[in-house]
Amino acid sequence: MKDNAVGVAPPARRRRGASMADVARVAGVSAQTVSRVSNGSPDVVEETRARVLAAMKELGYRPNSAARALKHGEFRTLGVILFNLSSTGNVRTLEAIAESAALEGYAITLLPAVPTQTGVNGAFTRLGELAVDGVIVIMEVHLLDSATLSLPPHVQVVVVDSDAGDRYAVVDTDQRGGARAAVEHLLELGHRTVWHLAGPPDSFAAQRRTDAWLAVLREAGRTVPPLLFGDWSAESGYMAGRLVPEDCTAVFAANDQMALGLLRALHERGRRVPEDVSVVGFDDISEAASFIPPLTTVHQDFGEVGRRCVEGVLRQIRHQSAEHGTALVPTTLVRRASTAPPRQPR
Amino acid sequence: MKDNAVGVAPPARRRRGASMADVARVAGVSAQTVSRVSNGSPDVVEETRARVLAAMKELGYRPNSAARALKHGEFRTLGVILFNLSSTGNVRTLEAIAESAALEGYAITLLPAVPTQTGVNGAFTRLGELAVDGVIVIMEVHLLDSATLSLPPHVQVVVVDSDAGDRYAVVDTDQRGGARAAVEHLLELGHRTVWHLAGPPDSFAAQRRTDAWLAVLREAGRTVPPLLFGDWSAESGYMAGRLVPEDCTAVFAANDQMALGLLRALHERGRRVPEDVSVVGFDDISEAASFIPPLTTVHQDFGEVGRRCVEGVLRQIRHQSAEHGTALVPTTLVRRASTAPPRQPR
DNA sequence: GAGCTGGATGTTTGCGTAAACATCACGTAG
DNA sequence: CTACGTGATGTTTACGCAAACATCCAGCTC
Repeated sequence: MKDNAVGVAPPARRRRGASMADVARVAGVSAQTVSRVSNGSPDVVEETRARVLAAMKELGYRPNSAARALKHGEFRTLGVILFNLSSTGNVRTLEAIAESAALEGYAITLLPAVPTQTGVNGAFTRLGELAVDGVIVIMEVHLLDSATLSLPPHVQVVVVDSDAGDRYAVVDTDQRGGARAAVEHLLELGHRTVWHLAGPPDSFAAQRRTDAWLAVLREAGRTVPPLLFGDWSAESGYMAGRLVPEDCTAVFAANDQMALGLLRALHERGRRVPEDVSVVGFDDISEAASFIPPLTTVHQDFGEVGRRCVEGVLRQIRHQSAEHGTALVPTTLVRRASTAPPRQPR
Repeated sequence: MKDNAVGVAPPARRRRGASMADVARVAGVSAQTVSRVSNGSPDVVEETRARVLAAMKELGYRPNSAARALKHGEFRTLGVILFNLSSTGNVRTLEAIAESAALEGYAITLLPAVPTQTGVNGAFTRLGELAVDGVIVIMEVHLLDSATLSLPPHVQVVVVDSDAGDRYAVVDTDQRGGARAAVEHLLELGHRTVWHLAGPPDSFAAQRRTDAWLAVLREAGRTVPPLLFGDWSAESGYMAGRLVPEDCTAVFAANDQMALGLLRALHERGRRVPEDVSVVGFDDISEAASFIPPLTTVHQDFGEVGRRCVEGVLRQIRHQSAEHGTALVPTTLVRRASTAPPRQPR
């Protein structure tokens, strides 16, 4: 891309492409007829249609969606606000959102925000000027609340990963159910108690997982070991793994990345998984089956989350009315080789 | 999201939001003055401005970007066509693209395509109707070529992961350089030769990495072991890892996921890394440092790739001229614990 | 006080499209 | 032979915004 090449490059053509009027002129018909052909109206005689299509091709006509949007009053576009694409969950969800949206004829506009006050404000400011009919927010809603700019009116919203079901339509993975399944699985194997490597305290998902872990231990009347915290990263899981005491036989990590780090720390310390320590993760990232050993983990159906988000916003857009309530997407426990009964269930 | 709730939800208001005319009426000024306030023109007296702003707030006015785009003839939006978000590279690149674009005041529209003839065609059809000023294509260009619909005129393009530098502006990681560094590193450690776990043959990036591996071996006059193929997934790396013969002391995997699977296969076979076998990956995904053992790998600067893409399309948009040529983003070898000299360098 | 200057505001216009309505040619029934 | 219906096409209009141009008025100068 060294400077602009001279070769084939067309010499600064007319800034705007051909319009209906241009096509109409070439085809010798009215602009309206071009519009009809463009929209597949049946009321055009075959010969005329052919002439118009030829003219379109000749001029490289491309319908101007701005004009169309202006006329229709809708953009057929959804905005997605998120902090980053570094978590598998966000990415998988986004992927599913894009897919379902495409199926419905909607495009997706990305609105990356940095997780600071100004960052979120910035995203909302841009959003205000954006051509979207609805918004899907993939982040904890308290950040949304603390934004000084509120969501623009006439824009419908669905939120992922939040407890704001009383104010917004929320779609979320069944965090509690997944975490319960993980901890109960470990208890059923015979472990006296289960340690927990939690995610960052400001994450709603992390909180829910921790809550459920605590609830299961209490219900079973087990001692509750101290909490370990990570920041979702494998590195933080590794650090935590070095703190786990020798008498710990089971750990529930709040996500698979941290579980990976944990596995490495245990490996380095000579503690075998699952013989000495059982480990359960959360997410079921695609690599989890190739960890050493293959990780038992809670599978999240991100595809379903994405689909429900799109479904939700579109319904709101069509009805022109906000909804609320939380839709939970169920999880399943995937049993692999990182869990086993404790060696001496003393 | 159980049915539409009745509570706070506003009762099906007017479909479209307030327009400039509405604001103008409420504020008792002309529409043009509203426009001036909206665009921060200095030629508005303080008192008038305040009145207009108040009216805007009262009506929840939001500028209609379709109208603005129609007037300006540009959308300030870039389209990104990609197959999936399952590869780290694509995701990281997309993230960087979104960020740089936002910095320049451009929004990003996602165009997921499925990697089939019809899928690609579908994406291009949608693209044709899309409100974008330029497009970044993240996929091998031969798929782009085989699409029966070509790219719409007046839309500028930058391509990632391709050798079509003679026809498009291409931005890519220095695949050859990275692969060379990996293989040379292994030879320098004293390995007699290096096996290669390649990516799918239809991937341009995979081809380049394989080419470089082959070139280095030939230049050094080493025997060239048979190629192993994977599909980028950890699982495929695991399968390949079971085929590696006992006398193999070094493997260069075409990406980190496959390296992960390879590590597991070697572990299960009782072959220690790096004592018995050295492994090098490619990508430097964030988890690579937490593999068992931490993976030596080729670091790709996806952020830079994304930034250059945006820079490239914007330059083309501004000059209204297509460019070509390939911009290579350098790589660095990250040495971790998965490589060491062979035990008996016989 | 006539003429001028310049800042603040208003009016006109057109971007490309498509709905609503108008027209036109042709065939057919009365 | 005329009136009317029908299907194909054309004309008008408005969507919301902002550039270009027009106007108006206060404060000057001479």
